[in-house]
Amino acid sequence: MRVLDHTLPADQARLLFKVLADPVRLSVIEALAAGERCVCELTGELGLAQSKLSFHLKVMKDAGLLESRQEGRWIYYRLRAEALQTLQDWLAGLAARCQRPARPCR
Amino acid sequence: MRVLDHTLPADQARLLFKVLADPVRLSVIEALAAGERCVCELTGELGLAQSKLSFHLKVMKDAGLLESRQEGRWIYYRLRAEALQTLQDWLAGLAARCQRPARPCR
DNA sequence: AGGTTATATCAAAATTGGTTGATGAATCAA
DNA sequence: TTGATTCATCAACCAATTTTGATATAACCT
Repeated sequence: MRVLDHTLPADQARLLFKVLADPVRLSVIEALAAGERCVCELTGELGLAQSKLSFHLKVMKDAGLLESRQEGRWIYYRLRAEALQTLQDWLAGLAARCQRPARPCR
Repeated sequence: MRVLDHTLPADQARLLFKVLADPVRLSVIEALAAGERCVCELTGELGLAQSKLSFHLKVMKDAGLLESRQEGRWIYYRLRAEALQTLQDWLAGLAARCQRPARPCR
C-alpha cells in the first residue's frame, strides 16, 4: 500500500473541513440547510456585509460545498449534498479504523 | 426552540472541523486511527518536532477529538470515536433538507 | 439611454494560526 | 540527589486568512 493512496482523499476532505471551520461560513451553511437562498436573503437573515458574504460564498463554492444558479439578477446558492456525503464517508472510514487497543510504549 | 440550542453544537462542530483542517493534525489522526500512541512514538512515526506535535495535540484535545492518559512519564493519546460520531450526525442533519428550492426572491 | 439593484472583485489593513527554539515541570533510575 | 527522559508551554516570528471599503459588472426597469 502506498502512502499516496491515502493522501489524496484525505487532502480533499481537509479542504472541505477548512471551509466548515469558519463561523461565518457555518452560519451560511445552516441557513442553506433549510433550503436554497439568494444572496440578498442571506445578507438580510445573517446580517452580513455583502462583500463579506460574497467572499465566503466563493470560498465554499470553489471547495465544492455549494452550487449556484442565476435567475435574473439574483443568484441562488444551495448546499451540494454530495460534498456532505463525501465527508460523512470519510469520517465513517476513520471511525471504522479507530477501535484498537494500546501496545505498551518502550 | 431557542437559538442557543443550535449555536452551541454548531460551535462545537466548528472546532472539530478546524482541527480536521490541518495536514499535520490529519496525519496524527490517521496514526491514531491505528490505535493509541504515546507522544514519543508519534514524533518518530510522523517525523515531527516535539513542540510542534505537542501544540497540535493540545488543539485536538481541547476540541474534544482526543483524550489522553498518563503512564509513568509517557502520555498516550487516542481518538474519541464519539467526536467523530458527533460530526457525522451534524452533517447528516444538514443534508436532510438542503435540496429545497428557494421561493423566488421578490 | 440612464438610473437602480444584485452580486463580484480587489487592495490594504486587521486578525488568526502555525512554526521554531528555548525553557520548565514531572517522572524515573542510578 | 543528580542526571536523563518525556512532554508541555512560551514568546517571537512568519504565513495564511478574513475583513473592510471602494469600485466593477451585469441585469433590469422606465
